[in-house]
Amino acid sequence: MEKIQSVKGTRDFYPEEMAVRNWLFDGWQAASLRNGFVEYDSPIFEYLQLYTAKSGDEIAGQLFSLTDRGGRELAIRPETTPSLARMVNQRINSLPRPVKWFSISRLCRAERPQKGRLREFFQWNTDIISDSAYEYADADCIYTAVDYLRSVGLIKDDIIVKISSRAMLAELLKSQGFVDEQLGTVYSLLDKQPKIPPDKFTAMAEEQIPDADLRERLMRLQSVGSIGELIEFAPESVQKSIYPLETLFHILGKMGISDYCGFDINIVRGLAYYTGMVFEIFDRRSQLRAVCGGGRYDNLLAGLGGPSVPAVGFGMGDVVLEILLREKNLLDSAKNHLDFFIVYDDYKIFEDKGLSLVNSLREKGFSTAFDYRRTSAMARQLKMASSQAARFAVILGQETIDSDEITLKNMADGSQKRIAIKDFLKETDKYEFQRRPL
RNA sequence: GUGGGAGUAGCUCAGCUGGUUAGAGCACCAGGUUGUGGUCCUGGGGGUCGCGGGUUCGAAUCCCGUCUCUCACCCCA
Repeated sequence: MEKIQSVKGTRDFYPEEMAVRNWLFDGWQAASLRNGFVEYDSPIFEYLQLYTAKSGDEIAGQLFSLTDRGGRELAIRPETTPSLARMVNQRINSLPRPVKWFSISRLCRAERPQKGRLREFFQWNTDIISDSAYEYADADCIYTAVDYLRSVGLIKDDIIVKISSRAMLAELLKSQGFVDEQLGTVYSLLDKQPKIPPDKFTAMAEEQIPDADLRERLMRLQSVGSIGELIEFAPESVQKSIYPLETLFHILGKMGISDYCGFDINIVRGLAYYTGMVFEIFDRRSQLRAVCGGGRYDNLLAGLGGPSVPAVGFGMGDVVLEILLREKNLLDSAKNHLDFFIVYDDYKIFEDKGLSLVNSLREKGFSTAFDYRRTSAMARQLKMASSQAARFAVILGQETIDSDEITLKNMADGSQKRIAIKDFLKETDKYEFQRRPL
């Protein structure tokens, strides 16, 4: 029998990797909740049409689809937003606004895997559906993403939120003489520019925009590096569409995260459904893909047969994020730990006093383990405690057990003390690493 | 879909101008240690050298095919 390996672009989560994944998810969930989002989930497969309706038939080649026994064309979800739109549409008249929902979902895309990009991955999605396109919602959305990244130790020197606006960009380009049919071409040029060398970009621009004068205007646009410069640069007709962006930056400043944010005209994002503000978050130094991307899509619900309702949201994948956090050595706390390891030199004493202690600690929610072999040397047992990353060893020895005392050893610094079992159990109520209260 | 790189122990890799029984470090198991872990020392288990074919007295090593992984391009929700 041939050995069967895991499928291309998928990952096995051994306990070590699972600890990292759970730690990421915990952080995502905590950030969502403290920013006022509530959690939802959708099925792992949907009708294929849910994805082709908005993105066209080409999308079908990039996702895993199947036909069920009833002849239904289905697809494993490659993203969450269409499902969200479907769910919200179904209850649009009974949901209190704003709808602030988040989800952590497992997604699959039939792509060629490469660095930061797999065929199965997880994505944290948050979406806000409000009554009108308030800049407060845009800001709250960006703030939530930054809030999470900040909470895991990424500082303003590590990451940058690059912000722009589709609506503003369209107005700006038109004011420079571009016509509607050219916008798509220019979007893709702007998107590519930071990723390719200047001479290659020039060649590409010459090919796609034959008019030298237009090309010159596009080059000048790209020198606009801040919202202030943009206001100065843009003609009167565009000012009105800059105003929401200007307001957004003002709000982000008041929320205390302007150090993380900057205007960037090269941010357009690929997906067609964005209508207003768009943003992406990058590591300032590395060549990694965007850690997070999102924006405003005011007609997404309408595209699926619902009402026209303004919405803003973002997605953050686990793959690039993990690479980034690993580069910055910020995954130290994402490890499996044991709270207590009980060590004994005589199994009779362990059975007499130790097993009930195990029960007491576990009842309190502490992870607790011990050696099954009965006759192991204490050195061995402490070795086990170390390899299981126990915070404390509880030593039950003949020297102390007659007076109902144990020796509590802090495995991190080696310090230890004698303490009565009764007092030890009382003391554990104060331990802050107690993670699963009953 | 296009192009580059790589497949040898669980992991990272050495060995490759063909030549004893295929190696190291890490990890794992055990001993050194009958009240104290992480270090150190000793020993052990673990490999059809991705798979198939060819050349040869002899192939991990050379040739052909094939599969897989990986990186980049395309695309990127």
